Amino acid sequence: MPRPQKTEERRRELLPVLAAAFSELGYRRATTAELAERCQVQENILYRLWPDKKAIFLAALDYLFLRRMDKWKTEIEKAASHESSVIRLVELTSNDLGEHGLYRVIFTALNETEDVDVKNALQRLYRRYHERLVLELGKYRELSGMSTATECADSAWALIGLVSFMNIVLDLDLMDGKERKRLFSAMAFKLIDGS
Amino acid sequence: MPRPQKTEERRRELLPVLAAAFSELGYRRATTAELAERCQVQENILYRLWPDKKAIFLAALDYLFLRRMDKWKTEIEKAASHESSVIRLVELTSNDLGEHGLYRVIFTALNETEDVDVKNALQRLYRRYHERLVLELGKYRELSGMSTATECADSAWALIGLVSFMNIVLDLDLMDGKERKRLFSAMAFKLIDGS
DNA sequence: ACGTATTGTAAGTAGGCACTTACGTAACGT
DNA sequence: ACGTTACGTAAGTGCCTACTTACAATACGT
Repeated sequence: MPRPQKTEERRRELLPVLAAAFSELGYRRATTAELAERCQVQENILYRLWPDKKAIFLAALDYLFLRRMDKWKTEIEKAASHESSVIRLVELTSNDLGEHGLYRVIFTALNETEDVDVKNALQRLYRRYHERLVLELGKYRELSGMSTATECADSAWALIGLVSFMNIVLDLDLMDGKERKRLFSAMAFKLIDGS
Repeated sequence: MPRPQKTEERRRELLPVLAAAFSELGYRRATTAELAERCQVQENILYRLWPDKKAIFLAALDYLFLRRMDKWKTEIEKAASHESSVIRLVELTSNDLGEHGLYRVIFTALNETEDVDVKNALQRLYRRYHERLVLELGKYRELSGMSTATECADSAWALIGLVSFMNIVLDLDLMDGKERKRLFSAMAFKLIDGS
Protein backbone atom coordinates (compact mmCIF):
# COMPACT_ATOMS: atom_id res chain seq x y z
CA MET A 1 0.00 0.00 0.00
CA PRO A 2 2.02 2.91 -1.28
CA ARG A 3 1.40 6.65 -0.84
CA PRO A 4 -1.47 7.40 1.48
CA GLN A 5 -3.91 9.73 -0.30
CA LYS A 6 -4.21 13.21 1.07
CA THR A 7 -7.15 14.15 -1.10
CA GLU A 8 -9.16 15.78 1.65
CA GLU A 9 -6.19 17.77 2.78
CA ARG A 10 -5.53 18.96 -0.75
CA ARG A 11 -9.14 20.00 -1.14
CA ARG A 12 -8.92 22.12 2.00
CA GLU A 13 -5.75 23.69 0.70
CA LEU A 14 -7.24 24.71 -2.61
CA LEU A 15 -10.71 25.80 -1.49
CA PRO A 16 -9.74 29.31 -0.40
CA VAL A 17 -8.10 29.96 -3.76
CA LEU A 18 -11.07 28.55 -5.65
CA ALA A 19 -13.56 30.50 -3.57
CA ALA A 20 -11.63 33.69 -4.22
CA ALA A 21 -11.65 32.97 -7.94
CA PHE A 22 -15.40 32.42 -8.04
CA SER A 23 -15.94 35.55 -5.96
CA GLU A 24 -13.96 37.70 -8.33
CA LEU A 25 -15.02 36.21 -11.61
CA GLY A 26 -18.39 34.58 -11.10
CA TYR A 27 -19.27 31.12 -12.28
CA ARG A 28 -18.89 31.48 -16.02
CA ARG A 29 -15.75 33.54 -16.20
CA ALA A 30 -14.08 31.29 -13.68
CA THR A 31 -13.11 28.78 -16.34
CA THR A 32 -11.54 25.52 -15.35
CA ALA A 33 -8.32 26.70 -16.98
CA GLU A 34 -8.34 29.86 -14.85
CA LEU A 35 -9.10 27.92 -11.68
CA ALA A 36 -6.27 25.52 -12.34
CA GLU A 37 -3.83 28.32 -13.02
CA ARG A 38 -4.71 30.09 -9.79
CA CYS A 39 -4.21 26.85 -7.89
CA GLN A 40 -0.95 26.37 -9.77
CA VAL A 41 -1.95 22.91 -10.88
CA GLN A 42 -3.25 21.36 -14.08
CA GLU A 43 -7.00 21.28 -14.70
CA ASN A 44 -6.72 17.60 -14.49
CA ILE A 45 -5.98 17.40 -10.81
CA LEU A 46 -9.03 19.50 -9.98
CA TYR A 47 -11.03 16.76 -11.64
CA ARG A 48 -9.37 14.21 -9.43
CA LEU A 49 -10.48 16.12 -6.35
CA TRP A 50 -14.02 16.92 -7.52
CA PRO A 51 -16.25 15.22 -10.08
CA ASP A 52 -17.00 18.38 -12.08
CA LYS A 53 -16.95 22.15 -12.07
CA LYS A 54 -20.32 22.39 -10.38
CA ALA A 55 -19.05 20.38 -7.43
CA ILE A 56 -16.09 22.70 -7.09
CA PHE A 57 -18.42 25.64 -7.14
CA LEU A 58 -20.75 24.20 -4.51
CA ALA A 59 -17.80 23.38 -2.29
CA ALA A 60 -16.58 26.95 -2.60
CA LEU A 61 -20.04 28.29 -1.83
CA ASP A 62 -20.24 26.18 1.29
CA TYR A 63 -16.78 27.20 2.36
CA LEU A 64 -17.61 30.89 2.06
CA PHE A 65 -20.86 30.50 3.95
CA LEU A 66 -19.20 28.70 6.84
CA ARG A 67 -16.47 31.30 6.98
CA ARG A 68 -19.09 34.01 7.13
CA MET A 69 -20.97 32.30 9.93
CA ASP A 70 -17.74 31.91 11.85
CA LYS A 71 -17.14 35.60 11.53
CA TRP A 72 -20.62 36.23 12.87
CA LYS A 73 -19.99 33.94 15.78
CA THR A 74 -16.77 35.57 16.90
CA GLU A 75 -18.35 38.99 16.48
CA ILE A 76 -21.33 38.02 18.62
CA GLU A 77 -19.10 36.53 21.27
CA LYS A 78 -17.31 39.81 21.54
CA ALA A 79 -20.60 41.55 22.28
CA ALA A 80 -21.56 42.28 25.86
CA SER A 81 -25.34 41.78 25.56
CA HIS A 82 -27.96 40.48 23.14
CA GLU A 83 -28.81 44.04 22.38
CA SER A 84 -25.36 44.97 21.25
CA SER A 85 -24.77 41.72 19.36
CA VAL A 86 -27.30 42.54 16.64
CA ILE A 87 -25.91 46.02 16.38
CA ARG A 88 -22.45 44.56 16.03
CA LEU A 89 -23.69 42.33 13.21
CA VAL A 90 -25.07 45.31 11.34
CA GLU A 91 -21.83 47.18 11.77
CA LEU A 92 -19.82 44.18 10.69
CA THR A 93 -21.91 43.78 7.57
CA SER A 94 -21.76 47.46 6.82
CA ASN A 95 -17.96 47.39 7.00
CA ASP A 96 -17.71 44.27 4.88
CA LEU A 97 -19.95 45.56 2.10
CA GLY A 98 -16.92 46.41 0.03
CA GLU A 99 -15.33 43.02 0.41
CA HIS A 100 -17.39 40.90 -1.95
CA GLY A 101 -16.94 37.33 -0.98
CA LEU A 102 -20.01 35.32 -0.36
CA TYR A 103 -22.53 37.58 -2.01
CA ARG A 104 -20.83 37.76 -5.33
CA VAL A 105 -20.85 34.01 -5.48
CA ILE A 106 -24.50 33.86 -4.51
CA PHE A 107 -25.44 36.29 -7.25
CA THR A 108 -23.50 34.41 -9.80
CA ALA A 109 -25.18 31.23 -8.64
CA LEU A 110 -28.60 32.78 -9.05
CA ASN A 111 -28.09 32.62 -12.78
CA GLU A 112 -27.64 28.89 -12.54
CA THR A 113 -30.92 28.23 -10.82
CA GLU A 114 -32.09 26.04 -13.66
CA ASP A 115 -29.70 23.54 -12.16
CA VAL A 116 -31.44 21.71 -9.31
CA ASP A 117 -28.34 21.17 -7.20
CA VAL A 118 -27.35 24.79 -7.30
CA LYS A 119 -30.88 25.87 -6.57
CA ASN A 120 -31.16 23.58 -3.57
CA ALA A 121 -27.80 24.69 -2.24
CA LEU A 122 -28.87 28.32 -2.44
CA GLN A 123 -32.21 27.58 -0.86
CA ARG A 124 -30.58 25.89 2.10
CA LEU A 125 -28.05 28.67 2.39
CA TYR A 126 -30.67 31.42 2.52
CA ARG A 127 -32.82 29.48 4.97
CA ARG A 128 -29.91 28.87 7.33
CA TYR A 129 -28.88 32.50 7.00
CA HIS A 130 -32.40 33.58 7.84
CA GLU A 131 -32.70 31.19 10.76
CA ARG A 132 -29.51 32.47 12.27
CA LEU A 133 -30.58 36.06 11.89
CA VAL A 134 -34.04 35.45 13.34
CA LEU A 135 -32.38 33.92 16.38
CA GLU A 136 -30.32 37.01 17.10
CA LEU A 137 -33.10 39.38 16.22
CA GLY A 138 -35.48 37.49 18.49
CA LYS A 139 -33.14 37.81 21.44
CA TYR A 140 -32.71 41.48 20.70
CA ARG A 141 -36.40 42.18 20.49
CA GLU A 142 -37.28 40.09 23.49
CA LEU A 143 -35.91 42.94 25.51
CA SER A 144 -38.33 45.45 24.12
CA GLY A 145 -41.09 42.88 24.35
CA MET A 146 -43.57 43.85 21.67
CA SER A 147 -42.73 41.77 18.59
CA THR A 148 -44.37 38.66 17.18
CA ALA A 149 -42.48 35.78 15.61
CA THR A 150 -43.68 36.68 12.11
CA GLU A 151 -42.56 40.26 12.58
CA CYS A 152 -39.12 38.98 13.47
CA ALA A 153 -39.02 36.66 10.49
CA ASP A 154 -40.20 39.42 8.14
CA SER A 155 -37.59 41.85 9.38
CA ALA A 156 -34.90 39.24 9.02
CA TRP A 157 -35.86 38.63 5.41
CA ALA A 158 -35.94 42.34 4.75
CA LEU A 159 -32.46 42.66 6.22
CA ILE A 160 -31.17 39.90 4.00
CA GLY A 161 -32.84 41.64 1.08
CA LEU A 162 -31.17 44.89 2.00
CA VAL A 163 -27.75 43.28 2.07
CA SER A 164 -28.43 41.61 -1.26
CA PHE A 165 -29.42 44.88 -2.79
CA MET A 166 -26.40 46.70 -1.39
CA ASN A 167 -24.36 44.26 -3.37
CA ILE A 168 -26.13 45.27 -6.55
CA VAL A 169 -25.44 48.89 -5.65
CA LEU A 170 -21.82 47.98 -5.22
CA ASP A 171 -21.57 46.10 -8.49
CA LEU A 172 -23.14 48.92 -10.44
CA ASP A 173 -21.33 51.73 -8.62
CA LEU A 174 -24.67 53.34 -7.89
CA MET A 175 -23.23 55.03 -4.82
CA ASP A 176 -19.81 55.70 -3.38
CA GLY A 177 -18.63 53.83 -0.31
CA LYS A 178 -19.68 56.46 2.20
CA GLU A 179 -23.16 56.91 0.84
CA ARG A 180 -23.62 53.16 0.60
CA LYS A 181 -22.63 52.67 4.18
CA ARG A 182 -24.87 55.45 5.35
CA LEU A 183 -27.89 54.10 3.50
CA PHE A 184 -27.30 50.59 4.71
CA SER A 185 -26.89 51.57 8.35
CA ALA A 186 -29.91 53.85 8.31
CA MET A 187 -32.22 51.25 6.79
CA ALA A 188 -30.78 48.36 8.77
CA PHE A 189 -31.35 50.05 12.10
CA LYS A 190 -34.88 50.90 11.11
CA LEU A 191 -35.46 47.28 10.24
CA ILE A 192 -34.04 45.78 13.41
CA ASP A 193 -36.02 48.15 15.59
CA GLY A 194 -39.25 47.22 13.87
CA SER A 195 -41.79 49.81 12.77
CA MET B 1 -34.30 52.65 -55.65
CA PRO B 2 -35.91 49.30 -55.01
CA ARG B 3 -37.46 47.96 -51.82
CA PRO B 4 -37.60 50.51 -49.04
CA GLN B 5 -36.04 49.06 -45.95
CA LYS B 6 -38.34 48.38 -43.05
CA THR B 7 -35.56 47.61 -40.60
CA GLU B 8 -36.96 49.67 -37.76
CA GLU B 9 -40.37 48.16 -38.18
CA ARG B 10 -38.91 44.68 -38.12
CA ARG B 11 -36.97 45.44 -34.97
CA ARG B 12 -40.14 46.56 -33.23
CA GLU B 13 -41.87 43.39 -34.36
CA LEU B 14 -39.22 41.10 -32.95
CA LEU B 15 -38.39 42.90 -29.72
CA PRO B 16 -41.27 41.46 -27.67
CA VAL B 17 -40.27 37.94 -28.65
CA LEU B 18 -36.62 38.59 -27.91
CA ALA B 19 -37.41 40.22 -24.58
CA ALA B 20 -39.54 37.25 -23.59
CA ALA B 21 -36.72 34.90 -24.51
CA PHE B 22 -34.18 36.78 -22.41
CA SER B 23 -36.66 36.93 -19.52
CA GLU B 24 -37.19 33.21 -19.53
CA LEU B 25 -33.69 32.05 -20.27
CA GLY B 26 -31.32 34.75 -19.15
CA TYR B 27 -28.45 36.06 -21.22
CA ARG B 28 -26.34 32.95 -21.61
CA ARG B 29 -29.00 30.37 -22.22
CA ALA B 30 -30.68 32.63 -24.73
CA THR B 31 -28.35 31.54 -27.51
CA THR B 32 -28.51 33.24 -30.85
CA ALA B 33 -29.84 30.01 -32.32
CA GLU B 34 -32.66 29.96 -29.78
CA LEU B 35 -33.47 33.62 -30.34
CA ALA B 36 -33.64 33.11 -34.08
CA GLU B 37 -35.88 30.10 -33.74
CA ARG B 38 -38.30 31.95 -31.49
CA CYS B 39 -38.42 34.77 -34.00
CA GLN B 40 -38.89 32.21 -36.76
CA VAL B 41 -36.01 33.63 -38.73
CA GLN B 42 -32.40 32.68 -39.36
CA GLU B 43 -29.73 33.91 -36.94
CA ASN B 44 -28.37 35.83 -39.80
CA ILE B 45 -31.17 38.31 -40.05
CA LEU B 46 -30.88 39.16 -36.37
CA TYR B 47 -27.37 40.26 -37.21
CA ARG B 48 -28.69 42.47 -39.94
CA LEU B 49 -30.96 44.22 -37.47
CA TRP B 50 -28.44 44.51 -34.63
CA PRO B 51 -24.64 44.49 -34.66
CA ASP B 52 -24.27 41.74 -32.06
CA LYS B 53 -25.99 39.78 -29.31
CA LYS B 54 -25.22 42.39 -26.70
CA ALA B 55 -27.06 45.02 -28.71
CA ILE B 56 -30.09 42.76 -28.97
CA PHE B 57 -29.97 42.26 -25.24
CA LEU B 58 -29.72 45.94 -24.46
CA ALA B 59 -32.60 46.69 -26.81
CA ALA B 60 -34.69 44.09 -25.04
CA LEU B 61 -33.75 45.51 -21.64
CA ASP B 62 -34.78 48.97 -22.74
CA TYR B 63 -38.01 47.70 -24.18
CA LEU B 64 -38.95 45.95 -20.96
CA PHE B 65 -38.12 48.98 -18.86
CA LEU B 66 -40.23 51.29 -21.00
CA ARG B 67 -43.10 48.84 -20.89
CA ARG B 68 -42.85 48.76 -17.10
CA MET B 69 -42.84 52.51 -16.82
CA ASP B 70 -45.88 52.67 -19.08
CA LYS B 71 -47.67 50.28 -16.80
CA TRP B 72 -46.77 52.50 -13.86
CA LYS B 73 -48.06 55.53 -15.67
CA THR B 74 -51.45 54.10 -16.50
CA GLU B 75 -51.75 52.75 -12.96
CA ILE B 76 -50.98 56.14 -11.46
CA GLU B 77 -53.41 57.86 -13.79
CA LYS B 78 -56.13 55.59 -12.52
CA ALA B 79 -55.45 56.73 -8.96
CA ALA B 80 -57.59 59.42 -7.40
CA SER B 81 -54.92 61.12 -5.29
CA HIS B 82 -51.17 61.17 -4.74
CA GLU B 83 -51.75 59.18 -1.63
CA SER B 84 -53.45 56.32 -3.39
CA SER B 85 -51.10 56.34 -6.37
CA VAL B 86 -48.14 55.06 -4.35
CA ILE B 87 -50.35 52.48 -2.73
CA ARG B 88 -51.50 51.40 -6.17
CA LEU B 89 -47.89 51.02 -7.27
CA VAL B 90 -47.15 48.76 -4.34
CA GLU B 91 -50.20 46.67 -5.08
CA LEU B 92 -49.35 46.50 -8.77
CA THR B 93 -45.83 45.35 -7.98
CA SER B 94 -47.06 42.85 -5.45
CA ASN B 95 -49.39 41.33 -8.03
CA ASP B 96 -46.75 41.26 -10.71
CA LEU B 97 -44.13 39.56 -8.55
CA GLY B 98 -44.90 36.26 -10.18
CA GLU B 99 -44.57 37.56 -13.70
CA HIS B 100 -40.82 37.80 -14.15
CA GLY B 101 -40.15 40.10 -16.99
CA LEU B 102 -37.87 42.99 -16.35
CA TYR B 103 -36.28 41.73 -13.17
CA ARG B 104 -35.15 38.43 -14.54
CA VAL B 105 -33.37 40.27 -17.30
CA ILE B 106 -31.79 42.68 -14.85
CA PHE B 107 -30.49 39.84 -12.72
CA THR B 108 -29.08 38.07 -15.68
CA ALA B 109 -27.46 41.30 -16.76
CA LEU B 110 -25.84 41.73 -13.37
CA ASN B 111 -23.59 38.84 -14.22
CA GLU B 112 -22.34 40.72 -17.25
CA THR B 113 -21.24 43.78 -15.34
CA GLU B 114 -17.68 43.33 -16.46
CA ASP B 115 -19.00 44.66 -19.76
CA VAL B 116 -19.04 48.44 -19.62
CA ASP B 117 -22.04 48.90 -21.87
CA VAL B 118 -24.19 46.53 -19.88
CA LYS B 119 -23.06 48.09 -16.64
CA ASN B 120 -23.88 51.59 -17.84
CA ALA B 121 -27.26 50.50 -19.13
CA LEU B 122 -28.13 48.98 -15.76
CA GLN B 123 -26.85 52.01 -13.91
CA ARG B 124 -29.05 54.33 -15.94
CA LEU B 125 -31.99 52.00 -15.53
CA TYR B 126 -31.74 51.84 -11.75
CA ARG B 127 -31.25 55.58 -11.49
CA ARG B 128 -34.29 56.33 -13.62
CA TYR B 129 -36.28 53.78 -11.69
CA HIS B 130 -35.22 55.42 -8.44
CA GLU B 131 -35.93 58.93 -9.68
CA ARG B 132 -39.39 57.94 -10.73
CA LEU B 133 -40.12 56.31 -7.40
CA VAL B 134 -38.76 59.22 -5.39
CA LEU B 135 -41.10 61.49 -7.30
CA GLU B 136 -44.17 59.54 -6.34
CA LEU B 137 -42.99 58.93 -2.82
CA GLY B 138 -42.26 62.62 -2.37
CA LYS B 139 -45.77 63.58 -3.39
CA TYR B 140 -47.15 60.97 -1.05
CA ARG B 141 -45.12 62.10 1.92
CA GLU B 142 -45.69 65.76 1.30
CA LEU B 143 -49.13 65.16 2.70
CA SER B 144 -47.87 63.91 6.02
CA GLY B 145 -45.23 66.63 6.02
CA MET B 146 -42.37 65.27 8.05
CA SER B 147 -39.90 63.74 5.64
CA THR B 148 -36.60 65.01 4.30
CA ALA B 149 -35.39 64.49 0.76
CA THR B 150 -32.74 61.99 1.85
CA GLU B 151 -35.32 60.03 3.78
CA CYS B 152 -37.39 59.80 0.62
CA ALA B 153 -34.42 58.74 -1.45
CA ASP B 154 -33.39 56.14 1.12
CA SER B 155 -36.85 54.65 1.30
CA ALA B 156 -37.06 54.51 -2.48
CA TRP B 157 -33.79 52.60 -2.66
CA ALA B 158 -34.96 50.26 0.07
CA LEU B 159 -38.17 49.62 -1.88
CA ILE B 160 -36.22 48.83 -5.01
CA GLY B 161 -34.06 46.54 -2.92
CA LEU B 162 -37.10 44.81 -1.55
CA VAL B 163 -38.47 44.17 -5.02
CA SER B 164 -35.09 42.89 -6.15
CA PHE B 165 -34.95 40.53 -3.23
CA MET B 166 -38.49 39.28 -3.76
CA ASN B 167 -37.29 38.15 -7.14
CA ILE B 168 -34.57 36.09 -5.54
CA VAL B 169 -37.18 34.60 -3.24
CA LEU B 170 -39.22 33.77 -6.29
CA ASP B 171 -36.35 32.21 -8.19
CA LEU B 172 -35.37 30.04 -5.26
CA ASP B 173 -38.90 29.13 -4.21
CA LEU B 174 -38.12 30.34 -0.71
CA MET B 175 -41.80 31.07 -0.10
CA ASP B 176 -45.08 30.28 -1.75
CA GLY B 177 -47.02 32.96 -3.58
CA LYS B 178 -49.24 33.93 -0.68
CA GLU B 179 -46.44 34.26 1.82
CA ARG B 180 -44.35 36.18 -0.66
CA LYS B 181 -47.11 38.64 -1.30
CA ARG B 182 -47.81 39.09 2.38
CA LEU B 183 -44.16 39.77 3.20
CA PHE B 184 -43.76 42.19 0.34
CA SER B 185 -46.87 44.16 1.19
CA ALA B 186 -46.04 44.31 4.87
CA MET B 187 -42.51 45.56 4.34
CA ALA B 188 -43.40 47.84 1.46
CA PHE B 189 -46.04 49.68 3.44
CA LYS B 190 -43.65 50.08 6.33
CA LEU B 191 -41.12 51.55 3.96
CA ILE B 192 -43.40 54.03 2.24
CA ASP B 193 -44.74 55.30 5.53
CA GLY B 194 -41.24 55.87 6.87
CA SER B 195 -40.32 54.92 10.42
C1' DA C 1 -40.25 44.37 -67.76
C1' DC C 2 -35.94 44.95 -65.57
C1' DG C 3 -32.16 46.06 -62.75
C1' DT C 4 -31.08 46.91 -58.12
C1' DA C 5 -31.12 46.57 -53.40
C1' DT C 6 -33.23 44.09 -49.68
C1' DT C 7 -34.87 39.92 -47.59
C1' DG C 8 -34.50 34.95 -46.81
C1' DT C 9 -31.88 30.25 -46.69
C1' DA C 10 -28.34 27.23 -45.44
C1' DA C 11 -24.01 25.99 -44.63
C1' DG C 12 -19.80 27.08 -42.44
C1' DT C 13 -15.86 29.00 -39.25
C1' DA C 14 -13.13 29.98 -35.49
C1' DG C 15 -12.64 30.13 -30.81
C1' DG C 16 -13.66 28.82 -26.11
C1' DC C 17 -15.12 25.63 -22.94
C1' DA C 18 -15.65 21.48 -19.72
C1' DC C 19 -13.76 17.42 -19.43
C1' DT C 20 -10.18 13.20 -20.89
C1' DT C 21 -6.40 10.42 -22.02
C1' DA C 22 -1.75 8.93 -22.00
C1' DC C 23 2.24 8.78 -19.87
C1' DG C 24 6.14 10.09 -17.00
C1' DT C 25 7.50 10.80 -11.95
C1' DA C 26 7.79 10.28 -7.18
C1' DA C 27 6.60 8.45 -2.53
C1' DC C 28 5.20 4.95 0.53
C1' DG C 29 4.89 -0.10 2.61
C1' DT C 30 7.05 -4.24 2.46
C1' DA D 1 15.30 -2.35 -3.64
C1' DC D 2 10.97 -2.78 -5.72
C1' DG D 3 6.37 -2.86 -7.01
C1' DT D 4 2.26 -0.45 -6.46
C1' DT D 5 -0.31 3.44 -6.34
C1' DA D 6 -1.03 8.33 -6.05
C1' DC D 7 0.57 12.71 -8.06
C1' DG D 8 2.12 15.81 -11.97
C1' DT D 9 2.44 17.26 -16.97
C1' DA D 10 0.84 18.05 -21.45
C1' DA D 11 -1.71 17.38 -25.19
C1' DG D 12 -6.08 16.54 -26.99
C1' DT D 13 -11.44 15.86 -27.93
C1' DG D 14 -15.84 17.02 -28.92
C1' DC D 15 -19.33 20.19 -28.23
C1' DC D 16 -21.45 24.57 -28.11
C1' DT D 17 -21.85 29.36 -29.53
C1' DA D 18 -21.41 33.92 -31.48
C1' DC D 19 -20.84 35.47 -35.74
C1' DT D 20 -20.06 35.00 -41.41
C1' DT D 21 -20.33 34.06 -46.08
C1' DA D 22 -22.24 32.73 -50.37
C1' DC D 23 -26.12 32.57 -52.85
C1' DA D 24 -31.16 32.36 -54.13
C1' DA D 25 -35.65 34.77 -54.00
C1' DT D 26 -38.39 38.73 -53.86
C1' DA D 27 -40.31 43.39 -54.14
C1' DC D 28 -39.97 48.02 -55.40
C1' DG D 29 -39.04 52.41 -58.63
C1' DT D 30 -38.40 53.49 -63.11
